[in-house]
Amino acid sequence: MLTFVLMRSTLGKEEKLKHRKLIEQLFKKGLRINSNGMQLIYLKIEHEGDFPIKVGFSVPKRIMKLAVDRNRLKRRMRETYRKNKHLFYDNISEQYIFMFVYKAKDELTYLEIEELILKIQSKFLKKT
RNA sequence: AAAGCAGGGCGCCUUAUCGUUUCAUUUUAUGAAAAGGAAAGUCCGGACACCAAAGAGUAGCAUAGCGGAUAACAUCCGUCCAGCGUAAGUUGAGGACAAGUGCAACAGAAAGCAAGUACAGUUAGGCUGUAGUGAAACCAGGUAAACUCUAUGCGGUGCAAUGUCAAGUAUAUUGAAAUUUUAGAGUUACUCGCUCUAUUUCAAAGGGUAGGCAGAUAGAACUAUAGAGUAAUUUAUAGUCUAGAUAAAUGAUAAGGAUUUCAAUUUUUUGAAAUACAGAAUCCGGCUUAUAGCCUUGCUUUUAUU
RNA sequence: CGGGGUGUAGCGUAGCCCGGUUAUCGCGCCACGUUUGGGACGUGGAGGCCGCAGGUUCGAAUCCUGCCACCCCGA
Repeated sequence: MLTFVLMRSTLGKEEKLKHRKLIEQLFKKGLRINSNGMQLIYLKIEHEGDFPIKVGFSVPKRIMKLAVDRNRLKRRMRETYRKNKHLFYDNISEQYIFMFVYKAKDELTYLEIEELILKIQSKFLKKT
């Protein structure tokens, strides 16, 4: 049953990174992978959850001033992750926490963001 | 028809697939609901909560024709006056300088303790009028978005308030000195009062979370009809349930349509581009600011026609 | 969510409380002098919508109101 849930492209509440403490730890100790326009911060840690990865998304206020633009970008990032998360899940065995940080200065389209995430995914696999 | 003035409304739509949050049923699927006119700025006014360290006075702040509406307001409505406009309209912190104090560049004899130019009228003294400078000139001068005075209102802090559950641990301990009934500390911008302690002062050492739930979504609510009132608004009846997230929920893809602009074609097609401002965070009433495009009501002026 | 502060020449500042002729000072810039040439020094000069828009006033950088940008503080 669990594998069935894992295979579906969902992104529920349990899969999101919510704990303030975990997030603080992530920013302090986490390792970083850069691609031009996006950064992935990740940390191997045992969190009490059913899913292998807890994930969060962030768009700094310095890049996008309006809340509408920030929300839109976060939604696009979440959507691309949702569709491609099986690529991560298929290749790891331990628990991780992720944070995707938006770094590009302009507003990217859905396809551009997807490209960036795929790039980061391949880099991530090489490192681990 | 053109130009203009004032007001109201809408804020791209439909379908399919994959997803997000809440609620309900039942059980892991199905159904229902899911951002705005400004959700924004946080500029006012409330609701609500806590604080006797919350009381009283002063200070401070705000408002300012008159009357009304309202839970309340700096909001709204009516009306008077003044400015602007041919007009429809629009703008106005619009009380008091006959309580006191201050200020007034340049120009001017003189800007407030006073002093006094030229000309004209009349018999002299004197009085009256005019001229010139300036924003303002013997007149109870001007100026209060100058101090101030008058009237009215305002206790403070804010949902990160507050309550509760779980975990953890402190209302303490040690040493030294001083005083016996007035002494110290704390509190608000200040004063009085108030609170704490029989002990007070000094020194040493030691301790901490920010998780869950409630608050938190049915309300000064919305819609319709009728009545009262010039109007803001209000009364009655009937109906409706209309976001509740917390690193923070509404998205992605595809197809079709709608509107506008531009180009081509020449009279209805084709192609391209655009569809604004912008995202709820305790909740309401306003104000201010941003806003593609469209719809609509009333009125004014000018010209033409009947 | 709440509170506070600052915007003046390319840069850093004074003036704002208490309104008044052409807005202050330093560094930098330009020209001339000095020097064989440069630096330093001396003399002269340019450069400002006083963050933006309204209002009060005869007159506003200054007073009042509304916006904009930046910075800081509080659980």
